Amino acid sequence: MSSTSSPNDWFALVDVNNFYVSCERLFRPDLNNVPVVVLSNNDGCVIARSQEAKNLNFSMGDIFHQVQDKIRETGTKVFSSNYPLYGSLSSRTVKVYQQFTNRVEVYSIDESFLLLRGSSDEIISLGRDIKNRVLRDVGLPVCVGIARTKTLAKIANRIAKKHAEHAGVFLLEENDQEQLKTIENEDIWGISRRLTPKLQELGIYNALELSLADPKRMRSKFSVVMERMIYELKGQSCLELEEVIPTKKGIMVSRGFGQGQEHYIRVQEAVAEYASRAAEKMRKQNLSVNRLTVFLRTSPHGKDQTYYSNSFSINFPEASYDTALIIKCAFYCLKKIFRSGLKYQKAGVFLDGLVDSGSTQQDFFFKPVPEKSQKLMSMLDELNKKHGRDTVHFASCGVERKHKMKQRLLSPRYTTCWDDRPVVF
DNA sequence: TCTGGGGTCCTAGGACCC
DNA sequence: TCTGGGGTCCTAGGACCC
Repeated sequence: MSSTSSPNDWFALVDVNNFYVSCERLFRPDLNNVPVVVLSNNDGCVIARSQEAKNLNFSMGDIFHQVQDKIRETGTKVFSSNYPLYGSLSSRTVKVYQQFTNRVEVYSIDESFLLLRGSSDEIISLGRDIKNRVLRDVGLPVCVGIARTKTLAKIANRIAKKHAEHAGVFLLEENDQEQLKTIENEDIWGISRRLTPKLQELGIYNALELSLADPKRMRSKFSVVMERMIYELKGQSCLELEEVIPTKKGIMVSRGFGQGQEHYIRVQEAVAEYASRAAEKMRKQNLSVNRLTVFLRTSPHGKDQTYYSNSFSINFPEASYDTALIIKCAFYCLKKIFRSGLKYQKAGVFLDGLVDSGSTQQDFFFKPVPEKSQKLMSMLDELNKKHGRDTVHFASCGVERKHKMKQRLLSPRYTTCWDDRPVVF
């Protein structure tokens, strides 16, 4: 059950404070001490906030156009999200963690679990070293939470971040009842708003009370996930460090349209683009697809029309990685679910049943992937890699791209594009 | 002007088999 | 014709994560 069997083994959760905002500030020191927010992909809502913006009561998910007045009045700076920048800074932080331990799990773009070994005093000091080194070498502020299990390390990180007296590094002992009592249900990793009231019905209001619940009984009431969570809160590790990135089980590309789209041809262009992006992502991992789903929906918030949402899937007779075929199948699915007279707000393509391209199972009528198609796909990927995404694309993806996302407030790609690199005078 | 874009795991239930 | 237990596989949907 336990991957931290040694009493000297600890999980550390390191995460970057206000990650997207900190990335924007890195190249714009004038934004320090100024409220800053970063918007979602479509400039739809707020997804990251600086401390100053939090103090002004900007919330996650605030609708951009609804808070625009407040943004103006308070002098808050706004950015569209800039994933190439965040991705490149994220890998720099991971390189720093790897200087301290080779047991690193990259959990998300701004969080990593590290497995560290030592006495609690040594580990706290190591945590401080990590924090200082990331600040020095990458320029980003992090907090470090340390404990016996991943779930407790998450809580420790929260405490480190919330209480300034810990200076960003906190080690949580599993029997620290005083601290566990301060953590409400919905702030426990794995429990969100929907489970919270169900726990309250059982008289459980915080992490301490949950840690004292009977795991087996809770498993029958909820699921094995809840059982594991309780063991983790008790200090018995059930969730191991996942160092090897598992191969993807599905690849999704979906996006809201900048504006509602009524015309079939516009939606079709979007679907072609998503299908070809998905195929590209898939080839990068040397995978082939067996099943494809297209989904489509109108705005769930539209007042002038009823909500429509539908999807259609098809199975391939044999696994493929050919963009042309994948687009063709996506169009077939789209035709099945497209209803005219509606204003669509979002569509997506999902590739499923992924298998290694080297070992695809071939059926009785197996025809090897034509060499021509293989060559074409490699050339396509190579050109787009070398000269930038979309240098070459299928005509069906369209030229005007009316469905394109809004990204009006994008910062430069400081770290991934030569033309955008910062200039020092 | 009008609410992100990805993912994972688990469970229940149906279909089918012996 | 009916009954039953037990097993597997698949899919849809829920809940959660960032």
